[in-house]
Amino acid sequence: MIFQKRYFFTMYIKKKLEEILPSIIKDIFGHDIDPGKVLVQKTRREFEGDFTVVIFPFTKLLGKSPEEIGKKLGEALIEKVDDVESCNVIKGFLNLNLKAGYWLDFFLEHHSDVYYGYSEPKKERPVVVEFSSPNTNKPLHLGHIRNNLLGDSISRILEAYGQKVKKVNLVNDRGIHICKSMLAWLKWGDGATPESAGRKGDQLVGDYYVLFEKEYRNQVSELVDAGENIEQAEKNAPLMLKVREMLKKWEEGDKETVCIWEKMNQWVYEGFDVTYEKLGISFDKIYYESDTYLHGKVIVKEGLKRGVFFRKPDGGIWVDLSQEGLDDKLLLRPDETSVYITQDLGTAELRYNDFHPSKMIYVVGNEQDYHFKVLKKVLEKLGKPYSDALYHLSYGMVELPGGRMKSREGTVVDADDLIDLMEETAEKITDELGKTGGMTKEQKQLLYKKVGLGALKYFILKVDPRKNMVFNPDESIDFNGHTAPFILYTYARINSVLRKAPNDKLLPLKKTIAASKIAAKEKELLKLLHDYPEIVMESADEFNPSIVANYAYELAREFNQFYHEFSILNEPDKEISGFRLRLASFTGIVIRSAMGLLGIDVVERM
RNA sequence: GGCCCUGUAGUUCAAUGGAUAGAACAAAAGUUUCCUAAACUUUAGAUACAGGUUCGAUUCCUGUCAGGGCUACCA
Repeated sequence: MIFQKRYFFTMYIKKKLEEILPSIIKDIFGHDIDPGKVLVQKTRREFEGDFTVVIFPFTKLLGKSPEEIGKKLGEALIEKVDDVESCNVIKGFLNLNLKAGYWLDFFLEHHSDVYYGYSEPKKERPVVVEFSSPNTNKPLHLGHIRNNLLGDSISRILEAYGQKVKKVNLVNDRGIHICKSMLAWLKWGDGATPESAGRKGDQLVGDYYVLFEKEYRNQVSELVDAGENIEQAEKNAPLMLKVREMLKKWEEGDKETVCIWEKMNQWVYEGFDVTYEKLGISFDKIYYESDTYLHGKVIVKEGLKRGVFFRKPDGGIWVDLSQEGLDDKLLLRPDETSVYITQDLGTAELRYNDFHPSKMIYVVGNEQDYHFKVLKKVLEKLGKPYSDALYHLSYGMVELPGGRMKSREGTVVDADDLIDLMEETAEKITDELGKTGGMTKEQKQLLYKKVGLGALKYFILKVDPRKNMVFNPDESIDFNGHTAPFILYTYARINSVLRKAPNDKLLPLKKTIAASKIAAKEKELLKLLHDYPEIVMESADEFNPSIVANYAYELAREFNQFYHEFSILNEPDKEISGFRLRLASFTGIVIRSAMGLLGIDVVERM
């Protein structure tokens, strides 16, 4: 990818104003002001102006009325900053108008740049983004979808921001949960395979996991009925004893056990691949817990030797985190089998050695906040150089209207089913609207896919990652309003206009338009386009795709209003018509770019 | 019990401590001889409660209430 040197107007003018204000205040009022108190923001729509300086923070120190300070600052800015043309003061707000030339220059420089909004590549070490991280005992569900979409989108955003990104997946392919599926398959599976059962591999293995849990629960309640307390019953149920034995055998490398494990995992991977393919998600490297947990054990034992950890009487190895305000935490079981955090210690080190990243981002649900706190502390205690680089990107749960998804109650929304449902809905709505005349069957299929998947991705990504969100399967499948189809439709509309435009209609690339001919609505659109680089930067800084998502919607809405109010091709004034066409095309470029950062493909027609 | 997170229209989401709290869906009413009506325009509707800090609080602090999560030799 070739990047040309880019020049960001947004950052330029805002920075310039923020930087110059303290010295202006010093000149006029003779006071040194804390630069952090200088606040330049976009002027709200209902007021006249482009940028606004908030005056209140200065009033106390300067001992003058906000109006007086605002007026003086405004006059000074007009004099000292070329781009500022005029100003007005309302209450404590100094609204600045930029010269028309500023906006026209911006338009001229960027309107045909498909990399508009991107930053130059930084020369730092790469960022590793871990996401997806499935267990191989269950198919992917709605919660995994949020994880995958966030990880994928954040990777794209960081890349646009100029970071080198390595997307990695850590597959939890071992542990007691996998043994549960294996045991149930051995006991009741009758040799079933995905082929013989006609079932996707991950689904099939998941069936046996569910079966195990069901039988296990039965055994536990039988024991409880027989007088045992719950804790004991859960520990001593025959199925639990068996599955523990199996885990031990697996860690000892028992041939038969490992063989079944390999076979069933293979089925699961084939199933996962189908789902990843549907979602359009890929990885640079896949780690398997079965490869990393041993290294984790080594790290734990080293820590024990160095006295960072300690052994309890029963033989388990623990870390004391009371100094850090946390509890003791088990790192290795008495029987030397590893627990969750054991492998995470190993994985972190292997990953660091592989990439020497400047940051290791873990996209993992907020239910694991405590786990990652502990992980970071343990790495710190061990003196690992990468403990600082570790960053837990904690996201909220996806809930159903009735609360959390519960497999026992059968309310888990399956990823494949949901994707299929979205595509079917897209097909139904598209056909009802009847706009696919002249499209081949393949083109139509692709359209349904893009619209359906786009709607799903957008629905999830438009929400702030940190917050829990509610997904209502009946109502969330919306294709109107604040949705991807709305934005894609806007793009298709722009494309339609561009297709119909005769070549000579386009304003020549290097020609601007008389400022007096630009309507307020057009300027609004231009200002919104002007924001895009800052939006990308913000979402990269905060690891938050919803900023890009909400921006894309706002841009599309603004364009649709403009489109409704003004004619592009039928405008008799050639210069205006040509300008509007360029403006539309610029909007299209930014919509495509922003949606691309969300992992959503645009469509040329819909 | 301890720790953490979240409370914004009927519903789903917005709002770096700044101006009159924005959208969408659902509800009601309109717009098509005109570049795609998956659009556009109206109408009605919200900061859980009580204090505090501040020139200014949805945002920060405290308390109450409500919801969720963690507190596993599950991951």
